[in-house]
Amino acid sequence: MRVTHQKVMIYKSLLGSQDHPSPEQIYEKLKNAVHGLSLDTVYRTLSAFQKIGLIDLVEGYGTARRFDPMLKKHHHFRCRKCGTIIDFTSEYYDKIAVPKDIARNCENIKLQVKIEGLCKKCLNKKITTKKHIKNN
Amino acid sequence: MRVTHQKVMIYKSLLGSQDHPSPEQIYEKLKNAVHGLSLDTVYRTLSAFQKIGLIDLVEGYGTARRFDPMLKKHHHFRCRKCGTIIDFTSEYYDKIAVPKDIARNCENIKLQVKIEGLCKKCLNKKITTKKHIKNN
DNA sequence: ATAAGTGCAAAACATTTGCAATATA
DNA sequence: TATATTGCAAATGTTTTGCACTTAT
Repeated sequence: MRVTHQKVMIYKSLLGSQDHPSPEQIYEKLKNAVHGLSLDTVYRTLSAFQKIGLIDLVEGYGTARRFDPMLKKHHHFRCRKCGTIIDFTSEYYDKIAVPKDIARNCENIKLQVKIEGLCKKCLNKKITTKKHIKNN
Repeated sequence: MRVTHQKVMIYKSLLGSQDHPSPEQIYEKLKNAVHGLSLDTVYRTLSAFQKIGLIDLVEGYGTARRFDPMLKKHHHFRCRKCGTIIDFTSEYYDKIAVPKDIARNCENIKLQVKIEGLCKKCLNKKITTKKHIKNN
């Protein structure tokens, strides 16, 4: 990956912000400082940073919203590759306490554990691919 | 809230699905069964269901994606009202184990605790509003 | 020099809104 | 009957893409 002026500025802006900015917010912050910066460069750069693990995507993994009719306390496993979200229950996780300083300020608090990794399917696909490469 | 044919069908569709569907997916599943159903009704209905707590929004809380430059293990508090996401660290949370049956199938697993509630600001606003109503 | 990266403009996709018609309570 | 809800169409917002140009390596 080449080190361009745009990439440096975008990364610096990210490091200096505590608010988990959106592409648009980063663009607005930088457009005066980086002459001729375009919004799609911000998109492409963030996407590239995420791919190499320099930043994390926090919200809106896919393009669309997704809904869950399961109201019982439960937790989520999310596949990093295919995006599948699997509900699971866990008595152990249900007992995890909310930190006092957060609980003090809030009402109607919900705590959920989110695990991210590769699901069985995608893991198998990956292994298959490796084998395939070996055989060539 | 009135019980309409569309709402009943959308709710049934949600209950019958394990895949945390998007508005579009629900619309595609139902459009043949529910004559003349429109996508914006699905949007409005899901939004209404969420407002009364009948379903949960799992992904894409805001409209845009949001990124996090913090790569150290940390956890998230998210305000249900203003959408602010606050990072926090916790040695206690960092020790939470991944269930064996999930760990067995996956590599490069990440576990994060997500707490949802009202932040200080929004909680104060809420109290102010109540006072205001009282005074009228 | 050669590709990767950029800016622009347009396309594609996701979500919201105004309004007249419809159906629930 | 009164009004919340709907369908339609148009507006708004978000993300992706093709292409010619630029720039880091």
